[in-house]
Amino acid sequence: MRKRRTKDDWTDIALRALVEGGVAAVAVEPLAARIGATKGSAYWHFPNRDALLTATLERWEREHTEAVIARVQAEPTPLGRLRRLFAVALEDSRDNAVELALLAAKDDPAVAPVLRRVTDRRVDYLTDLFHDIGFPDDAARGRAVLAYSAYLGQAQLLAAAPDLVRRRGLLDDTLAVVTARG
Amino acid sequence: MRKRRTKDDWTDIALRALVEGGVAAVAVEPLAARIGATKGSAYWHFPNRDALLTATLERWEREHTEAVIARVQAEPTPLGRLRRLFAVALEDSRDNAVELALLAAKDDPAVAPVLRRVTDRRVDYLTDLFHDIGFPDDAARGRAVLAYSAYLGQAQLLAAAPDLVRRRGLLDDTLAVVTARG
DNA sequence: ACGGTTCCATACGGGGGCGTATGGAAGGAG
DNA sequence: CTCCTTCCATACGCCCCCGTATGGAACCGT
Repeated sequence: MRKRRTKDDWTDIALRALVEGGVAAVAVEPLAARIGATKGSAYWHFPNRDALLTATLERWEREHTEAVIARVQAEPTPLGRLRRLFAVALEDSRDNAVELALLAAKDDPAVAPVLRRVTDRRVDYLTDLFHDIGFPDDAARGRAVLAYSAYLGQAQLLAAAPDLVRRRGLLDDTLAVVTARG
Repeated sequence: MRKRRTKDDWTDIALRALVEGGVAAVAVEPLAARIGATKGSAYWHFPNRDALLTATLERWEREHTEAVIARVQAEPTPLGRLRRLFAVALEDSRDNAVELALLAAKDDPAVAPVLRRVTDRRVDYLTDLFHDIGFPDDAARGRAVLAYSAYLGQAQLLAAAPDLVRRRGLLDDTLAVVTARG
């Protein structure tokens, strides 16, 4: 077994802990126990717990946010992209958990900027999508916020009361409603 | 100044702390300091920290969930009630904060049952509303979940990125979209 | 006013997470 | 092989929160 760990080894388990237990679970000592090491390693790679958390969040942001958008861009039509976006976003419960963890810790100074960037990026992308679908600039942004709200809310419900949101046709319903002309 | 405190005094500040700092902020010692007492008082009124938290949540559930619904029922038309519900729900940032705190701590055994009951109650009420508006039973429930998702999402955004959701006409937009016939 | 009950302050031990210091092991360069 | 750098284990002190024990103050009935 390898003895030495890298920064990435640490952000790896930190991310896993984040998914499972939220921001509070990104704690040096429990993580060290889990990775089969001691704090000594962590505090060599990172100056403190906050730096570890920040590195973890930034890595997630770098690797996942754009990945989803890239995957969605494969779809030929804007409406298809929107549909795929919702499907992909709500299916990947791992990614979802990070999102909810960030929302839950939005006041943490390490979390706020990441959350802000990710939110802006996603709403912007949705705005483009609605624009391409045919909504004028202003309405497109409104729909984007609405759609993103619906996504966030469904993600929450999915975690808190799964039976409510696991209904046949909810995805199609949501899409139909969100893209309906005024 | 009064020296002796009641159970309600404790759940009062516990609720205030919950609003400001989430479930984790409902901690005996900080609360005691804040109320100008010591742990001794808390541990006389409650067997442990969990009991205090539970009492706080149940009190909030008792006093606020139904209050909102009662207030909304004053509106004459179902559509008016729906509109008022959204307006009231999103304006009361205090109540909103509790909601988000519960969502953020949904895995806490003291929180889960309350969250579940509140969610069910609200979705049920929304279902009735959509039914009264004219949607058949099945569609009404779908719209209720959708509307509640939109509310949750907007509450999140309101806390995380207020400028995005503070747009003129978003409320009307949301209502129009959510009540649109398929 | 006095005796019992209700309430609470103080003091203590425990656990868990943070951060520091220090000695030493593992790996690479020569 | 040797030396130097990189990495990490151990041990320590600190803070914060939980929960318990105990003596005593405040309140109430009579």
